[in-house]
Amino acid sequence: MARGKIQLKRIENPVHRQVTFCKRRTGLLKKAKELSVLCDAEIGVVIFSPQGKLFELATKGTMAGMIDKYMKCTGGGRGSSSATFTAQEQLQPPNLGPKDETNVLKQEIEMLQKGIRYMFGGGEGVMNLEELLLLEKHLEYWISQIRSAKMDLMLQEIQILRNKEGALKNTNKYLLEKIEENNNSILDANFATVETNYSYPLTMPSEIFQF
Amino acid sequence: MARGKIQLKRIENPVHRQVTFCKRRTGLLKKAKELSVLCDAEIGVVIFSPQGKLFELATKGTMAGMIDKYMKCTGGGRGSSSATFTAQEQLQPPNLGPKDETNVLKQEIEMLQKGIRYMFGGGEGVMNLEELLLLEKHLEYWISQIRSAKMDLMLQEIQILRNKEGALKNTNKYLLEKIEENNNSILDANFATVETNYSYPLTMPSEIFQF
DNA sequence: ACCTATTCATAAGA
DNA sequence: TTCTTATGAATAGGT
Repeated sequence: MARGKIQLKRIENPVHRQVTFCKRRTGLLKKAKELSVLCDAEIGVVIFSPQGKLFELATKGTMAGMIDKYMKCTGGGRGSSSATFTAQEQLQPPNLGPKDETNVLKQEIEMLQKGIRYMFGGGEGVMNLEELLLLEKHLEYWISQIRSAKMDLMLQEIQILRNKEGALKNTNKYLLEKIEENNNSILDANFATVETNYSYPLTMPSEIFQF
Repeated sequence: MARGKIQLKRIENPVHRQVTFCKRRTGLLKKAKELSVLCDAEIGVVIFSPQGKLFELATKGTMAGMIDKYMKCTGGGRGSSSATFTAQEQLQPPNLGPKDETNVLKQEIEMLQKGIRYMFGGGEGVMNLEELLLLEKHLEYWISQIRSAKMDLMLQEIQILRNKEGALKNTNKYLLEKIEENNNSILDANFATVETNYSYPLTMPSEIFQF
């Protein structure tokens, strides 16, 4: 495109090709970013070099999020566990329930992203008092919900560990009996002794409580 | 890029924005195709318009294939594309460059979005104990930061109100004196009386403390 | 990596 | 929407 036109075909000279790849890759990603900013579009670009090296760009959120959204949009199955979330994102359905929900989610994400910028952006995205109060309220609600969910999981975990403990104790007991029997046999046969001071060595420590 | 430079910010005029979106979208996809052909690269582009309409390009094979390849490349082992964030999230890198910072932000958003799905999605995006603990930690940190910022703003607000109060009191005092003078004049002239029990009615209530 | 001549992309207007 | 065109951007080839 400068100092001479080029043909729209694979560049055979490997050095040329590599240089062009680097330049145009940069240009392409720049263009993508510009389009996203100028027109408020969400864009994902994935580039694999001939050697298989990956270059990527996601202008809003993450590539994973984009892929989810794409999946939902094309009706592609459950490629990702979070694919169901974006299922609501695209369609502007006639029934207003889901749409409102989507809007709520969008606002939520927007607020959180602003919050993130505020936290990490060194005072870039300044929030006012009202916004901070709202965010605080939301986060507190979240935390309460998360604590509740966490407690459920921990209680579940505890129950599992208790069950395991019971099973292991039984196994232990059984094994001790076996050893006792063995010792007796050996004792009968050879007049030798064996230590039997085990006291449940197979019980697992409950490391879950470190959290 | 023609007939005048443009700013790298969202185009506010909707018509302009739409036109530019159309043009630049075409241009971007063209560039992507060119890069793919010239340099033998595999490229995927996904564009969501602000209205949520999808435009896509996959230069070799299908977009689904690209996504699979992308997943493998990013080591997105488990079912969810966002499953990998926990591993990297824990590490608090001592000095994070701009690139790292971006990644941190992306991961943060990803986690929060997953959290939102968890909160509002009716148990769709299930989080495990590890993720919940991490999310809780983050949210607690956030809340502490937000409280701190909120306190700053409130103290600022209080100071402003105090200043106002001072000014109003002075005004009040001045007005009372004036009225007193007036009363005296009237008293002198007509032998009538006027109530003067005002006690600073102009002071503002500090409604800020309702928060 | 950096430099330009040149081609390409596109903003504004019709 | 599409076409035109002046102009800013991207970049091919070279250093």
